[in-house]
Formats: sequence, C-alpha cells, structure tokens
Amino acid sequence: MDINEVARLGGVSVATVSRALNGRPEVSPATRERIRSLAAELGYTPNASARALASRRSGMVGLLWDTDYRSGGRQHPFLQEVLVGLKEALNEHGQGLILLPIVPEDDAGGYVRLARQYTLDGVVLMGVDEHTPSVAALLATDLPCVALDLAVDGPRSASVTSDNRGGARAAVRHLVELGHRRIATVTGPTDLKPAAERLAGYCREVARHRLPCPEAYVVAGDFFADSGAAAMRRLLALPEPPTAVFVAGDAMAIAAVQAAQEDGRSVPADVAVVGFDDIDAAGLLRPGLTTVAQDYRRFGSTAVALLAELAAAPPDAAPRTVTLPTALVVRASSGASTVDTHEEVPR
Amino acid sequence: MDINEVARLGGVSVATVSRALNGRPEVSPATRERIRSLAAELGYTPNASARALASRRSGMVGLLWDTDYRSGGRQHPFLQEVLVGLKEALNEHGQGLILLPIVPEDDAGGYVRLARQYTLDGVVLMGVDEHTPSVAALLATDLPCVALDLAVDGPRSASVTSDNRGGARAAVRHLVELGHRRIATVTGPTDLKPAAERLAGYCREVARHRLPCPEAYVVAGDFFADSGAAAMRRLLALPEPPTAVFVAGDAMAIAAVQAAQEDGRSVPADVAVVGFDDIDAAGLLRPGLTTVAQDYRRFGSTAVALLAELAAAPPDAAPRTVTLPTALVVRASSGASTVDTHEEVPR
DNA sequence: TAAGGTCCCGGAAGCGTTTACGTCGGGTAT
DNA sequence: ATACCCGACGTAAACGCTTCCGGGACCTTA
Repeated sequence: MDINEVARLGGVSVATVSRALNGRPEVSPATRERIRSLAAELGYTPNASARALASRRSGMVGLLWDTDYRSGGRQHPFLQEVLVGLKEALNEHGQGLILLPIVPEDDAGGYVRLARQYTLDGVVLMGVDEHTPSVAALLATDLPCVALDLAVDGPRSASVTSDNRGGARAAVRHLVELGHRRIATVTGPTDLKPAAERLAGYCREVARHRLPCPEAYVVAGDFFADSGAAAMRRLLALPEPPTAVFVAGDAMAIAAVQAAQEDGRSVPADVAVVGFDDIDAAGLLRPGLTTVAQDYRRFGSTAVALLAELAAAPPDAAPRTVTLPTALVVRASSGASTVDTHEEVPR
Repeated sequence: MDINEVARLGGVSVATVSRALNGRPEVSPATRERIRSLAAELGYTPNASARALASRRSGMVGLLWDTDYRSGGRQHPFLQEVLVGLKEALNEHGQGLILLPIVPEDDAGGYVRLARQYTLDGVVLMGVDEHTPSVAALLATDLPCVALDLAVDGPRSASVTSDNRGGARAAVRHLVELGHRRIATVTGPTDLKPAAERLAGYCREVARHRLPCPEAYVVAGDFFADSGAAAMRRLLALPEPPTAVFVAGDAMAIAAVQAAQEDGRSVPADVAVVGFDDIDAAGLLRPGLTTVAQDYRRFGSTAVALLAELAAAPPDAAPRTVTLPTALVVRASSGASTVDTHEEVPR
C-alpha cells in the first residue's frame, strides 16, 4: 500500500495524492477531501523514510540525555515528566522523538553526525554538560537546539529553565508568613546555575523582610542527602539556631528533617523545613515535605514550541530563554495547617 | 558528503562503498579497510532515511509507553532505568530508539500503521494494557514485540518480567531468618500478574516454614500508599498481630511503616517491614526500608536481546518469557543490623 | 479576439542508499 | 588447454516519497 496505489485507485497522479495529504494549496478542496478519505479508507500511511529522504526533513527531534551526567550530584530525576510533555507537544506538531545515543568522549563530531544521519529537525538537550566538545560542536551548528535546565547559546539555540530564584523567594516568603524570622538555608553546589539562583532568591527575600542573616545561616550542601543532614546538625548547634530552614533540594531537605528529629527536635514545631523539587518521596514522608515544585511537563512542551520558533527564525537571532514558574507545595514540614494525606504515588 | 563522494574519492563504485561500510563479505578486506578509513576521515555518515528506504529496515525500535496507564494504580516508575538499559543495548546493535506517540482509543490500527510508517524493526511495550484494541492489533502482527513486566503473546512476541515470586520468597525468608514467625502480607491488586505472583511467593514460603497464617494475615492493598497504611492499622488491631509484614509495594510499605509508628509501635522492634520495588524514597526514609529491588536496567537490555531473537526466529515459535532475578536490599526496617546511611539520590 | 493570469493537475527528476545481476580476471579440476 | 567456479567489483534498478516544471482549462481584461 504505497502512494502509487492510492493514486491509481483515486484516478489521480501521485503528485496530487502527496499534495492532498500534505495539505498543499495546489489541489482543489474537493479532490483533497476525496483523496484524504480514500487514503484513510485504505489505511494508507506515508513511509517516513521516503518522505524524509525526498523532503530532506525527517520530522524527528532528537533527545540528548546523558545517563551518566552527575556533575555536582545532579541527574535529571524528572525524565519521565519531561518526556510526557515532549511527546504530547510533538504529537501535535506531527513530529516524532528519537533518543540519541551518547557518543564517546573523544568523538567531537559525534552529535553533529547523528543529527545529519537522521536529518533531525532539532534536538533537545538535558542533563548534559554544554562544554563537552561533542555537545559544543552541536550547539555551534545552525540546527535548532533547546536546552533544559541549562543556559546555552549558539546560532540557533534557546534554553528553558525554572524560576529557581522566584521559587526560592516563595519558599522563604511562606516561612515569613508563618511568623518565622530566623530563617537559614542549605544550598546546592553554587557553581551550578540553579543552585546559585535559589541562593540568590533566598538572599533577596531575606533582605526584603530585613531578617537577620548571620553568615552561619547559609550552609553549603551538594544536593545529596548526607550534606543536608550535616547542614541541619550544624545549624541546630548554633547558639541561636534558626526556627526555619529553606533547603535547596529535596533529598537534602528530607535528610535534614530526619537529622533534626534525631537531634530531638520536632518538625515543624521546633524547626520548619521547606525543600525544592518536589520529588516523589516528599509526599510520602511524615511529616510531608513542603517544597517548591517545578512544572517538568511544561519543560517539554515549551521546548517543542521553542524548537519551532528557532526553525522559523533567522540564525543568530537573540538567544531566547524562557523561565517557567514554580509552585509552592505546602505540606506539613513547614507548619502550615494542612491535612497530610498520602498522595497517589503508586508502587 | 554522500556515498557518491566517498566512492569518487576512493576510486570505487558506490556499491563497493556500501558493502565495505556494511561489512559485507563481497569486498576484499583490503579495500574494506581502505574505504572505511576514508569514510571516517571524511566524516561520512550514511543517511538513515535513504538506508531505511532502500533496505526496508530502519534499524529503529519503537517504545510504546503509555503515560496515563494507571489501571490498578500501576505506572512505570522506573522508566529512566529501563531507558538506560534499552539505549545501551541498542547502541551495541547499532539500532535507534524512537518514542511512539499514543494513538487515540478508537484507532485500532494506530500502532500497526505507526510501525509501518517508521518501518520499525520491533517494538518494546511497557505500562500498556495488552487488551486495548490498538495494542492487541500490534501484537497480532508478525512484527517482533517484547513486553516488559507483562505477559503477552502473539506470532512474534516475548515478555520479560521480574521474578516476583522469588523476590517475595526471599523477603519472607529474610524475615524468618531474623526469627519472625508471625508474618503477614499486604498485597497489590491480585488481578495484576506481578501482585499475584508476589502473593504466591509469600504463601509458598510461609507454607515451607510451616508458619501460622490466619486469613487475616493476608490483607489486600492497591499499590497506593493509603491502602498500605490502612492495612497496617488493620493488622496491628488483630488479637495476635504479626511481628513482621511483607508489603508488596514500596509506596504501601512506607505508609505502613508510618501507620505503625503513629500507632505507637516501633519499626522494626515491634513490627518489621519489608517492601517491594526499591523506589527512591525507600533509601531516603528513616528507618530505611528493606525491600526487593528489580533490575530495571536489565529489563531494557534483555528486551533488546529478545527483539533480535524474535527477528531471527520463525514466527509462531514458542513465546519466550524471561524472568529476571530480584535482589533483596536490606535496610533498617526489617531489623537486620545495618549501618543506615543515606544513599546517593541527588536533588 | 487575443493576450495574460489563475487554478489544478500530471510528468518526471531527484533524494541517498541497498542489492540484484553482470562482468572480468585468475585459480582449480578435468 | 577447456571448462568451470569463485572472489571482487561495477552498473543500474529499485525503495516511496516530494517538488520543480510545465501544460491545459478557464476566466479576465484590454
């Protein structure tokens, strides 16, 4: 069942079938509909390879996602949500998603070749180091690239990140509204942009409310659980310990809560805790962790929109970066009154 | 930079280039190496679409993964790990992975068409209902299909599942070895195969050790957290409450631990708990949850191996299903002596 | 009425590969 | 020496589409 068959049965040329199916204006509406319904009836689907070969556009976007990227303990824990967003948005555009393999370290041209091999319409990067030669080479291309949770630039690239700063501010504001004044923070590795932004948001909000903020109230973590526990112990040992802590990552926050409890303090009564990320465990714990959630699904859909935009725009246009809003998820650990039910996290 | 260019520069015909690059036996080893190094030097990569079109094999396998599949509260929480396994194995085979969109409910031929459209080598199914018309239609095809965590059959299909039964037995055995005799269980929805298997494993092991097992010791859950909490409360209210509970899913197990604690019991001193799945939260909690881990990465690689096997085998061969071993992860909730450190779960 | 335009549509040339099939040497068996 | 085979390679026909180019029918406008 190829296009010739449809053409024959429809009594038209293959050119007309192609045009009808692709919604080209050179066919009369009448024949267009006739051919379309005929094709549907016959269960005809154009062959993607042939189409790509002839049109030189594959309708595929590549996902570049490094499994092993852990610099600073970061790995993308929300792959699933991002994928959902990507998939849904791509479907609407009639595009497909292909997972790119990771090329070896020493193969600088690897991704560029892959992109050519599949004649990709664009690629989405996540959890990669933009300074890796192979990635840098790809970004230098005029192929549309959008990076998630990472700021990049190139002739045709854009970024989408969460409003880490705003999220942090919301977290602190929440604590202030609950009456706290001695609010400390545990940071991530501040050489990473998101961690730095979260710290900046904390500082800004603390300053805005003229809260006391001795140096000891800012303790460095690394996004891993143990550093959160250590940080909390340090804070509680202070002569004037904070009554609330904004922890820049949930894994650390969870460990911090436990450290406080092991120290005999009650959360949130003695010390309130707010995290960042809203990982699954945050809703499973008792007390539930109040935290700042990112809209990972929207990461995906935004990426697709940007890809389309980049494809249309002239190269070297001003690099766009869209910042997605975050949402404060209030649970028990911050001390706000809530009914703390288990959320639906199956298995 | 196409194949003609390489042929011209190499002083051979395109046929020879093609054969050399594909490792066909009709070229002398000498020219094969010469062409290969020339191609590498030129940075030539064959166009995937053209190759697929000409050879009628795309070298792509499709991943069918339903975002919204939640029947019985099941969703695949380990997508990431499975993807890693798939990707790595596929790379070794020189194949690519494409994420299939979900077709509308009423489009029974949807997946079959997609497979034809992309001329897929095979498809991997996860988190889908094999009775959905569109999925059933795909399975009925002679296209190689392998289902993960799901038993299917069709002219050319296979399944890979974890050894749920064995895992459950190991969990119970672990508790027995710790001296428990009154061991209860909380099940998943037993119309789902994995849940049924876990229950069967529990029963088998309980019988083997001639443990008391009143009916009340088997309480039904649904894999969601709340059902775990309810089940634990029920068990603790028994005239002769169990001293240990095997909970068939971690989300339920975590909630069960909390329910016990809220009831004034200590875990594991008063009641030991073992879960199943080893979700991230299991290692983040205090006490850490002893649980049965599945090797999801291996799911992926096994799937790829099966796909290759199916492609080679004659259709309607006996449907294979490989069962992957599970591993007991001992943490504090079961009462075994361990150092309970936080695991590395970043952010 | 002739010239020009517009609207539809068909013919056919690609797109970059793979893969029959043919060919041409040089070995081996007869 | 003839016949034969086999290994190595070239020629060219697909593979299933898109799209450029052009042409006929019909309508405007002068």
